[in-house]
Amino acid sequence: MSGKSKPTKLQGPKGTRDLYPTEVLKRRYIQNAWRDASLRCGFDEIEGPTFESTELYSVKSGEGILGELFQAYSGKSPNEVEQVQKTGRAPYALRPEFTPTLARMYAAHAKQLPRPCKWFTAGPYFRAERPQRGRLREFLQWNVDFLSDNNTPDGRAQADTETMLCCIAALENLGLTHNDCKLVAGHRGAMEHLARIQGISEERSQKWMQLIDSRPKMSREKFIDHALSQGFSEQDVAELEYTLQSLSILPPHEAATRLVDFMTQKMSVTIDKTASGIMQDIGTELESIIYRMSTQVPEEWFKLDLYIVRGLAYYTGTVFEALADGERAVAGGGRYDNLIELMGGPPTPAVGFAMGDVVLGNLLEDKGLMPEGAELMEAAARPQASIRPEAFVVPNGDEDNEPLVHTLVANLRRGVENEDWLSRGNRKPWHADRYRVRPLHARVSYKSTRNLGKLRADAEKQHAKFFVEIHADNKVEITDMDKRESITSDTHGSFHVDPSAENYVGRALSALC
RNA sequence: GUGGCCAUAGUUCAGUCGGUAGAACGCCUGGUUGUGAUCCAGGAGGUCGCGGGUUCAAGUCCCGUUGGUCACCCCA
Repeated sequence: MSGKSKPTKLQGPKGTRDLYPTEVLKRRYIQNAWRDASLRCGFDEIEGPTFESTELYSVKSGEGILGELFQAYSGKSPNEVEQVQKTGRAPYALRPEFTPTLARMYAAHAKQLPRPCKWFTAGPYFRAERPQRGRLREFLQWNVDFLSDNNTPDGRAQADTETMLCCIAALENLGLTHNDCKLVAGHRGAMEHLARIQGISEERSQKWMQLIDSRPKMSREKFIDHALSQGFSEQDVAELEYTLQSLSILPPHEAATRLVDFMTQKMSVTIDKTASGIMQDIGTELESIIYRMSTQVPEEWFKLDLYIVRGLAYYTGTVFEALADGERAVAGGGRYDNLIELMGGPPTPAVGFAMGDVVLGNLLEDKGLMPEGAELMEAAARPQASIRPEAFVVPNGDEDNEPLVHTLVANLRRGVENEDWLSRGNRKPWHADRYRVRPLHARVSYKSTRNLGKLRADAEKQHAKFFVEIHADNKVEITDMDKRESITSDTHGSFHVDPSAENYVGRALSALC
């Protein structure tokens, strides 16, 4: 420094944040909620590098992402520098999203990884966009992905449901209710078929999906203008509206069946039989999702809205968003059955979503759900969810028990809130007396077997602490996997699946763990 | 990438028609009071984001630039 010229004050780069002690705690509070939710839902934490080869993003992403990459190079070799100057493309890029890394990581070890593979990760991401409300150039994002090999309609539905429930679990952890925010799902696959029926070609489909995606943002007049400008006709829009409007007034499960009836009918006369077979599968899948959601979360949380298609090209099935008034989407995701293969991995159906800390933080502040002062310090240091699975729930014999497994697991993961806390006007999610039965890390087996020995082996492989069998009459038996002994009804009474029951199994488990 | 608004003390903001700087809170010092909470007195702290221009004179008007913010585009 030359003495004469005074040092200029350096500002942080555009779109970045400096986090002082209080903000760090607020962010930790959010991260903890994410981690807790994913752990309890049986997802394992992974981490990838924060920068990747630029190539990784060009494979799948196309212009959209490439224009907004922060690029990097080491500067160690002259030809590297030359290449950057020539092509304008550096060999590395700060990651703008996690999915390509996930695909890469999965592909590299696909053969030795357990199936299904349930992974989550939270960390910083970078996009060279113009910052605005809810969007910065560096932000924290939580990614949750469910990769499986079960490609039946019901298998997909189970993965979709679990993934969406994990998203809801985090929102609930943070004190958000279905009055603040909802999970709204559509189905890209169904909409693609609908487009085919309408005579919209596969080449124009991506444009059509982006158009549909934009519908909620504008008036009908503007929407039609927009459609015309994209090369679609007023007739196209009218057909779309006719189909979807008649469905939107129906309860979700009826809407799903009606949609399928409508499309298979159309297809049987117009196109081919395999298409109508696929449509049947989509119908089964949608019905299963709707049924599963209805048994695992209060129904107000979940809405079907086929206008939700999301802009990204690679979605193939269910797509969903967590939506709150006055904010951009809090979370978004969907099923991407072809992407892993596209990235050089084995064919792997998958579903996942991402949630950023910026919009979520805005929402929490607006709703008065961000703790401050002493409460913030305590809230940010709350005990974390158990990494080790606390309960491994299986049905015993009776087929009728199987739906109960999912309901019980959902309840164990959610915990039971105290009456006192619930009836208190100024209750906050971080208050110590929130739970009567704390949320637990609960897992299920994805094996198709009913053989108890094999299920027990599965539980052992996952290092579960307690093995939970559901018997007839909603009675539950618990086995301590470490001590290899049954917790008998003599010492603890017989346990029940009903959270309101005095001998609720979750209460026993939370005491034991 | 396009457009609107904004930038003055540590913070939140006033600042009229162009006449070289103000409040509140916070901070520091002293005093009162049964704590460190109240009240009183005093004090420190500003190249008005940065760079040009117009003018006798610019926080104020003009141009540029950087940053913030909001909307569009886009959404991983």
